[in-house]
Amino acid sequence: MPKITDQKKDAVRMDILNTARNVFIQKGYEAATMKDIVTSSGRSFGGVYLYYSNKEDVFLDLLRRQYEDMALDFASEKQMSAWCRFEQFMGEQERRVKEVDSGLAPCMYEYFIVGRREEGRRKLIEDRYQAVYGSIFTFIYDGVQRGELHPSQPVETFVHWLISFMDGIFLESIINGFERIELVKQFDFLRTVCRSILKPIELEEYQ
Amino acid sequence: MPKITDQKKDAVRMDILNTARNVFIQKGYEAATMKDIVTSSGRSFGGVYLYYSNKEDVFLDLLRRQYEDMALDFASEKQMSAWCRFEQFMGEQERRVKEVDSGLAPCMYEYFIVGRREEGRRKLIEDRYQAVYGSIFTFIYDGVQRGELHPSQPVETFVHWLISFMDGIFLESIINGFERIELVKQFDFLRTVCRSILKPIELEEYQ
DNA sequence: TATTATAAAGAGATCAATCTCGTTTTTCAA
DNA sequence: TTGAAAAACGAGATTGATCTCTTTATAATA
Repeated sequence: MPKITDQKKDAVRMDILNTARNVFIQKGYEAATMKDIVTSSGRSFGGVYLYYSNKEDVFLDLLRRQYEDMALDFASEKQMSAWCRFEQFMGEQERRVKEVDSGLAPCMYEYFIVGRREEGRRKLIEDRYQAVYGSIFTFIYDGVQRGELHPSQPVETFVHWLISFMDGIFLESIINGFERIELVKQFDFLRTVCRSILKPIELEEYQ
Repeated sequence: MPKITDQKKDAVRMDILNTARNVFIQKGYEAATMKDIVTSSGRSFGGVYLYYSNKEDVFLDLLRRQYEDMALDFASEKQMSAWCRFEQFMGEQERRVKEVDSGLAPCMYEYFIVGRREEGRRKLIEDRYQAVYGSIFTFIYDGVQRGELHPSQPVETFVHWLISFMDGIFLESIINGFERIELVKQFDFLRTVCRSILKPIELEEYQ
């Protein structure tokens, strides 16, 4: 004779997560406390601890569910040209950076940097890097295979380099704000540089 | 009848700072405690609190004193060509990234990201950005003025962009380790890209 | 409607870190 | 040598966050 349906349980979980998300965004990962999460969710310690056993547990469930923050959905738009996809990707990143304060990315950086020595987090960091690297690499490599891109440098290195730049620009936007660092100009500049490296076919005549 | 000379006081300060530095490097800023600092310095709480009133106070004194970590000494070598100086700068950065684990940089990132909302830290972050931006800009701009560089893009944007990249590569090295991200190749790649943007005079003939 | 298993509540025990303050030690000048 | 002022000590008071555990409420079934 159990008393609550799995659906209901999931609804409670989602409700806790939704308010926890706001807590993390507003206070940051380190500054947020379980008490904040308990209070803002309108529940009790008992109620929340029934679902999550600590702050990290809540945060990891959040991350798992909205992995899209910083992860990349390359599934769609397979039919467009490699360079178009690349431009779309850059636009997407630019948009994400601008809205960085209203997402979990700043908390992720906190979580990864502060916990850089902890085994579990190292694993997560590594997995995330491989996933991001893999999806960007595949998508550019496809463009090369199809003869749409003629990169002047090894794609492997280019991808590592692009990730470094993206991480840097996220970090700078978080701590300095995107106006001070001239985000828009940096992105335009980066697009130009990338084009001159990847050499998309429709532009070769202009070289 | 005071009892201790200012020199002695400074020596004690330095002694505390030296051991505190190791504590921060080994444990990270957030994980380090005053107890760690007290213990590792072979002193008592009373003894340490006579000089510093909390962990942040110790850390800020450390930062102030070894600002060179991440700051840039452009004072020397004014006579060399702009491109040589740039290459030297890049080499210096590459070296710093490789040794990032044995310096305070990881703690700085912790301190800045976790405290991104605190007024005092915001100010520090801003000052640091302006200082770094200013010194890189000046040094490249000088090269342009002297006719040694012919940048194909606005220098302002280039500098913002370079800082983003450097911060990104520091961050990636801290959380992923520099082997995984192919640091050396990234730097070689970056040098090539920068050369094609800054167009140093001795290379124009090869274009 | 009564039963009962489970969910939720929330007071308080526990833990860990900070920092103070009364005591002891040191150092220098007389 | 001694005495007084400052330096250093370190036990313990304070704070704040975590998480448990007992109690209370709820909801499905019989």
